[in-house]
This record gives sequence, C-alpha cells and structure tokens, in this order.
Amino acid sequence: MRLISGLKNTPSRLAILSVLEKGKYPLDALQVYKAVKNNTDLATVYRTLETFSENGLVDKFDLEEGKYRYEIKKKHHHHLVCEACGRIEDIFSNDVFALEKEIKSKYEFLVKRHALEFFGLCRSCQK
Amino acid sequence: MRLISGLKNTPSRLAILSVLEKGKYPLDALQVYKAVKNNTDLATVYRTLETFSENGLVDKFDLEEGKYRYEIKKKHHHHLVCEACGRIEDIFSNDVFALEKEIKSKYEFLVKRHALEFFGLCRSCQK
DNA sequence: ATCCATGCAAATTTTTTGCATTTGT
DNA sequence: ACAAATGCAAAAAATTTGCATGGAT
Repeated sequence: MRLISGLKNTPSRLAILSVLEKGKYPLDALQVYKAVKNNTDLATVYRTLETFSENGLVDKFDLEEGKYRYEIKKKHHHHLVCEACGRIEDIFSNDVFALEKEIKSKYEFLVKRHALEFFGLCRSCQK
Repeated sequence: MRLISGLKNTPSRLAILSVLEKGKYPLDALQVYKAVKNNTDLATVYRTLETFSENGLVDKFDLEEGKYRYEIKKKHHHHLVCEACGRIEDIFSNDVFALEKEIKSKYEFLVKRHALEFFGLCRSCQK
C-alpha cells in the first residue's frame, strides 16, 4: 500500500487515506466514515483526520457549514463554493500573497496561513 | 434607543445590538448571551443574531473554531487572527477583488461573497 | 515489550426546533 | 387583533474524551 510519514501503518489509516485520495471533492468526517464502510469507528476517523492534518497529509478547512472538510494535500489553493448545488471547485490563483506582504509591513502581523473561500454560483447554476 | 430596520423592536434585540456595538472584537453566541446577563434565552440570542445577519445589521463569520462569530456591520473587511493570544484585528485591504474578477472570467464562476482570514502572530506575540 | 491506535460509550459544544405563551405594532 | 418574538425544553449535529484492549514496530 502506502507508507505514512513516521506514523503507524494501520488498516484504518490506509483506508481513510485511500478514500481521500479518490475523493473528487473535500469530504467531511461523516462522509469519510461511511466511505470506509464502517470498518472504522467515527472517533477513529476524527482522530486520524486530525493526525493526517497535523502531519501535512491532508488539508483541513472550513466552508462555513458548521463542520470541517478534509482534502488530500495538494498544491496550495482555495475553493469556489456554489451556493446553489454545493459543488466545490479548486482554484490555484494566489494573488493573496501580495496582500500578505502588505499586512506584514503595515500591521506588523506575522501571517502563518490564511483561508480564502469564494461563495457564489458555478457556471451551470447561473442558468 | 435605536430602531432596527423593519423588525420588531424588542428589549432582547436592543440589548443584543448594544452588546455587539460595544464589542471590541467579534463575539460568539455564548458571549453575547452572557453579556446580556441572561435576560434573554440562548435560543433567542441565536435567532436574533441570525435575523440581524440576514438583515445586514451584523456580519457572521467563521474563524475555524467550530462556531460562528458576530460583529456589528462595518465597512467590508477581513480579519487577522493571532494563533497565540486569539486576538482578532480588522483589516480593510481588499486586493481580493482583483482575484474575484479573474475567477469570473477564467472559471465562469459568479462570486457573491468571499471569506478571507489570516492566521498568524500579532505584533506582541511575536516576541 | 512498548507505545500508539482503536473501539465503545459517554460527554461536550454549538446550534436548531417545536410549541405554547407573550408582546410589539 | 395578529403576526412575530420569546422562553423552555428537547433534539440534533459535530466533535472530543476516558479507558480498557489490541496491534504495529
């Protein structure tokens, strides 16, 4: 299968990682839990996702849904969230970094990370 | 006191609005509830905050804390969140709009709103 | 052998909802 | 009066935690 950084290589972890790798869009904990066909406890799913996030294997983020979503790690990016159909699309633009520099000098705030999500209507939902 | 758009002017609403106006930083529902000194039910606080948000009196947003925060409406802005002390500061820069335009043409996605939060260390927590 | 991971159950936290009653306009 | 707002209690949803057991290295 696949090794995971320095962590123990358990069946649950492999299964969860596989689910995330196959995921076409970011999943929440319950979706992951169901996808591994209940062979793993929900608490374990949460703990594993947290571990993966801490170890840089997945990205954890928040789309203002009252819960978190998890996505296999990829190049730094943001999301387009359709308010009509819920479709989530990746965008890899990063003009935000210019803003970050400005913040650093103007506010003397050390930016370590940022979250940027766009909400609106995807192409097909505009019709 | 103060009138609220076309809504009923109740003591609870006035109290909640007043708390938000005096707030130096964005508050969560429980903080608002405590600030009105339990003269109002928590459920009412939630319903009122939601109503205020829908009517543009307050901004509701999400700082990846597993809960929402509410802030009296002001000029469009974003937040700097210190990961050490939790301090939340407003920033009014908006270079993000250029990005939005790009998204519109490139992805044909209609952006209705976006959320941008910066996380890091504020000036005093860098020492 | 030793930690670490897991399952199970219970608890926590945030938010929502139903319904009868009260209140603002 | 009448629709809207509130309190109270209960439920829902997401996430976390304690603890004994099992498993990976």
